[in-house]
Amino acid sequence: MARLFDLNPQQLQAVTTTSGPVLILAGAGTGKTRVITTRISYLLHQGIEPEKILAVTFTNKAAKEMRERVSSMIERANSRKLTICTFHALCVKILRSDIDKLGYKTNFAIYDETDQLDLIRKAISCLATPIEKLDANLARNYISKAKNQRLKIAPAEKDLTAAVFHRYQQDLQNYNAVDFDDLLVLATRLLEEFPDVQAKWERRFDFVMVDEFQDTNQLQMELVHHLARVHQNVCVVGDDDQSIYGWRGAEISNILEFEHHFSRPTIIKLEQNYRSTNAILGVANSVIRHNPRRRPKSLWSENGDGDRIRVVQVPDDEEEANFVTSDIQRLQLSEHVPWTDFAVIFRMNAQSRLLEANLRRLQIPYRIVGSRSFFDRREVKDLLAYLSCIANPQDDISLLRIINTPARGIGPSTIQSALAFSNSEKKSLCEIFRSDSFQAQLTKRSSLGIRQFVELIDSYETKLSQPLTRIADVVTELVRDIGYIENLRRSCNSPEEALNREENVREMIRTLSEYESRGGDGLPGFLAETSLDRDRQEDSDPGKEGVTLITFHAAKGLEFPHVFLVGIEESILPHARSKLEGSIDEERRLFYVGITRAMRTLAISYCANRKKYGSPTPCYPSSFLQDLDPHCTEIVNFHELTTKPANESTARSHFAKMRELLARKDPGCS
DNA sequence: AATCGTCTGCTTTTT
DNA sequence: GCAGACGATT
Repeated sequence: MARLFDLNPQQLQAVTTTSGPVLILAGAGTGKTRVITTRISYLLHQGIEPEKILAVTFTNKAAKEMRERVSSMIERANSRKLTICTFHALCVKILRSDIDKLGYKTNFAIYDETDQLDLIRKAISCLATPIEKLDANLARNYISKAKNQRLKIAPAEKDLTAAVFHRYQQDLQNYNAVDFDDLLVLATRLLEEFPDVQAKWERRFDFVMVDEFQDTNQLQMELVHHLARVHQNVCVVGDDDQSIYGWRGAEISNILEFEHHFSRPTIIKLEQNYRSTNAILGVANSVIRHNPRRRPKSLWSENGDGDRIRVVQVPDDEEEANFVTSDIQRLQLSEHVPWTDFAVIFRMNAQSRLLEANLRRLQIPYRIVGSRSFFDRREVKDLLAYLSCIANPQDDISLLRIINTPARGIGPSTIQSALAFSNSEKKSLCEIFRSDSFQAQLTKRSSLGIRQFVELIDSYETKLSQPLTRIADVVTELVRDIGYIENLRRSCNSPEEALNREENVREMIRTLSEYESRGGDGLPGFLAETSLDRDRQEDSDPGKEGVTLITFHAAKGLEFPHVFLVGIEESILPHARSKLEGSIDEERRLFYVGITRAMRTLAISYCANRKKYGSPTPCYPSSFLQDLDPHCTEIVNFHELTTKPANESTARSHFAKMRELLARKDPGCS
C-alpha cells in the first residue's frame, strides 16, 4: 500500500478526500504525480474496483508514467484494469462502440494536422475565387477553434471561411475520417444526444481524475461533466499558474472557476516544493504574483536558500551562446556535473541554432527536445496511408497519398478527372476507380495502373482479413511487393538519407509487430494508436544524452539541476504578438514555468543586440525582469565573468574557450 | 514529372 | 536568413 506517512498534510488530504468534487492546486514541483498515483492506490485499498477508476491525462507520456508508477504500488492484475489514458484515447473508446449513430463507420480514420491541411487545401481550391483567397493554416485554426467552441455552421454560409469549414466537414464524413477535434466533439455529442450511450458511460466509472486540468478546453470540461454527472466524484489536478496553452484553446477558467462547474468542491493547495531552492522559488513567486487572475499560491521548500539567481546581460546572441556553453563547461569541469543535468530553455526554436553550433564546436553532447516526429516522416506516412486505405477504403486523403507512390502511371490529369467524378457522383475515389464509366475515358496506361492499384488494395484487404494473420508480416510483404525500398532509394539525395529512411520503415514494422505481440486490437486499433501517440522513438533512442535544449512549452513538467533561460528580452518573452493578442499573462506564466524547472542553479540572460531575420537589431530586457525579487538575484557583469577566471578549473575552461575562439578566427581552418 | 527559382512571412504545438 | 509554397521552366 501507498505510504501515507510520507505525505505532507495537504498531500494527505488530497489523497484521502475521495468523494465529491476535489480541486487540487498543485504548484510546480509539489509532488503532483505522487499525489495522483497514491490516491489511486488509496482508492483501491478502500475496496474500490479498479475498473471503476478513470485517470485522464493530456499526453501519452504522462499516461504511461502514471500507469507505471501506480503499478509499482499495487498488484499487477489490478493495475491492468485501471483506465489511464489521454482524453483523445478515451474518446476513441467511446466512439468505437457507437460512432455509427452519427453516420460514421467504426473503422473511421483519424486525420492528423498534415492530413487535415491537405483536405482543407482541397476545399479551398474548390471554393476560392481569384478575388477571395484563404490561407490554409488560418482556416485550420479557425476550424479548430470553432469545433472546440461547438460552433454550428449553417450549410449555406456566404463567408468563405465558413464555406470551407462546411465543405471540409462534409469531406471528412464522406471519407469516414475524423480529425483530433472531432474525437472530442463527436464523443461529447454521443453522450449528449443518445441517452443509452450516456447511461453506459456515466456508470462506467465511479471515480474520475484529470491531470493538468489547467490545459482542458471547453469540450473536455463538458466531457468530464458527462462522465461524473451521477456521482460527482471528480478530482482535478492542475496549476493555473502553469496554464500555457490558451492559444490552443485551453480554458483557464475551467480551473479558476471550477466551483461554477462542480458545486462545493474541496479545494486543496499544494505549496511545499520538493524540487528547487528558496532562491529559485523566491523569484518564481515574485514573478507570478503580478498576474491578476489567479489562485494565490506561494511556493516554499526545505531545501535551503541556494545560490542567487544570476541575471546576465550579454552584448549579443553569439556571446549569449558563448556564456551558456562556457558556463556549462565550467560547472562540468569543476563539479563533475553530468551533461544531462543542464537545460537551456528558450521561447522560439530558432534560438537553439547558435547554441547548437557552440555545443558542437566544444564537443558537448546535447539533445534537442521536440524535433519533428517519427510519424511525420514521408516514408512512415506512406506506409500508414497504405494501411489506412486497406482498413478504410473511403479514406481519400490516404489514397491520394499513395496512388502514385511508387509511380504506377497515374498522373495529375487522371487524378483530376477521378476527383471530378467523385465530386459529381458523391462517391469515394475508391468506388470511382471501380466504375466502368470512369475507366472508359482513360488512356490504356492509366486504366491499367488504376486496375492494378485496385487489385493490390483488394488483395491485401483479403490477406489481412484472414484470421491469425500477423499484420507486420503482411506489411513486410507489401513493402517488397510494391518495391517501396527501391523507390525510396531512388528518391533520396544521399546514401545516408536513404539508409535513414529505410531504417524508419523497419522501425515502423517493428512498432506494428510489437503492437500485435502485446495483443493489440487489429489494424484500426493500431492506426488509432499511432495517430494518437506520435513520439515513441524518443525513449527508444537512448543514445542521445547530454545538455537539453528545449522550449519553455516543451519544458513543462520536467526538471533539471542547472537551468539557463536565454533571450529574456522584450518581444521574445513576452513575445511581440502577445501584446497585440492580450496574452501577456500567459507569457508571464511561461516565464514562471521556465524558472520553476530549475532545481539548484538558475541563470537568466538577455542581449543588447540580436540578429533577427538576418540583420542585427537592438534588444531591451524583458519587462518581467523588473519583477524578480532582488533578494534572490545577482546582476552578473558579463565582462568580468569571461575575463576573470576564479580558479584552476575555470581557467581551464577559459583556455579551452580561448583556443576555440582562436581556431574560429583562423581563416585556415574553418 | 521533376527541378529550379522566386516570393513571402515569420511563436509556442500535449492529441 | 531561411524554410516552405507555389509557379515556370526543361
